[in-house]
Amino acid sequence: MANLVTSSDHHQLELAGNLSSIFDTSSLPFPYSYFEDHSSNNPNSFLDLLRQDHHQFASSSNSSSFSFDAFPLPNNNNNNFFTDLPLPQAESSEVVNTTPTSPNSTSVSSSSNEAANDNNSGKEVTVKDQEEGDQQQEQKGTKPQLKAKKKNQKKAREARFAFLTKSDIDNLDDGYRWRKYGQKAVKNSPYPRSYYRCTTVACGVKKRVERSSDDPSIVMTTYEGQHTHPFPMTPRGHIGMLTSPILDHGATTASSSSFSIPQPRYLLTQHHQPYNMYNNNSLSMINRSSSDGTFVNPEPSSSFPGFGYDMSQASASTSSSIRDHGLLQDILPSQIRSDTINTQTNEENKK
DNA sequence: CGCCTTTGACCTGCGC
DNA sequence: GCGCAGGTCAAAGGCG
Repeated sequence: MANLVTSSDHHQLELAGNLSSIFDTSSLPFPYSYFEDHSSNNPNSFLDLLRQDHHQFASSSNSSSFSFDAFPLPNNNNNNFFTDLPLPQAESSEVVNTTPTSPNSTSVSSSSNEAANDNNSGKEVTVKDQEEGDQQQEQKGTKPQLKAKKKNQKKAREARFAFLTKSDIDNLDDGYRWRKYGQKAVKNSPYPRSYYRCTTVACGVKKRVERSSDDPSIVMTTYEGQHTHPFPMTPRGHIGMLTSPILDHGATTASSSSFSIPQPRYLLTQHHQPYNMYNNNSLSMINRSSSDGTFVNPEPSSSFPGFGYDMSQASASTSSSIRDHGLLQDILPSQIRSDTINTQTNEENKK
């Protein structure tokens, strides 16, 4: 589909609001927004974007590879990456990514004029969820084991990372290999939700993909868990990921044991910057470092969310004493994180 | 033949 | 307890 929906700020807000309901908000303590246009019909867009971002990364001096440092900063005032979101339930510490987007070359069709809001074309809305994150003991279960695990899931759910993407393609290529293991009709939505699992043995990462009932051109993808293996295990069909300059860069600037993390490419691309859906600045996460328009990660050791393999941990210089907070650790500064954790702990104590 | 998708059945949690 | 909805399993079939 070549047509992009022009979204006003107001529209964005609505979208975000819907997101909360769409994404089982009870399990999404950290929804933040992000919006990206993949209307190019190119299933490889992520990878393309990744390549495009290469220079961005290359210019990053941070040795911990993918971090927010790589984030481009649009020239407008909405430079908060995370802001508070009205939460449906106190249980979660939801945060909204509200960094504005910039015009995207891949979303040409988005009639950049519509992007009258300049930076609003090609938006992506992401929702971040982080909970306890008992990542590792996933999978490998007999049925009884699975059931037992499910019981625990309620209390210690996998870290989740969700986002909205404008695309015709449901299963966006993020570099990992996924096996579809289920599909379900979603209530109040004409579009089914698909369930995928990472095909790598012992990697229990899952992702759910569904289309927004409000805007069919929007694909909502929710990742759950962290990859326990380097990325990508097996390039699928295209682009030799392991030899990509990006990875080379990551490996050389960080450490030889490092590898690049895929998904966040959405977030990293200068063409798909997060859109500031809320102007609530109470939880600003990323500060503009200077007029050069780059973000500075408040926590330099942070790596990109989610996608398993925490680069900072992989680094020999990283203290092993740092508590692993999963995705949360990757995204939130320690301050906010501790707040969140306290909140979670309190919640748990109540139970 | 291996990998993947499809799809109906089953399980579980939750609200009433 | 019942019904609903979400999530998962696993057999069957397709495809390269």
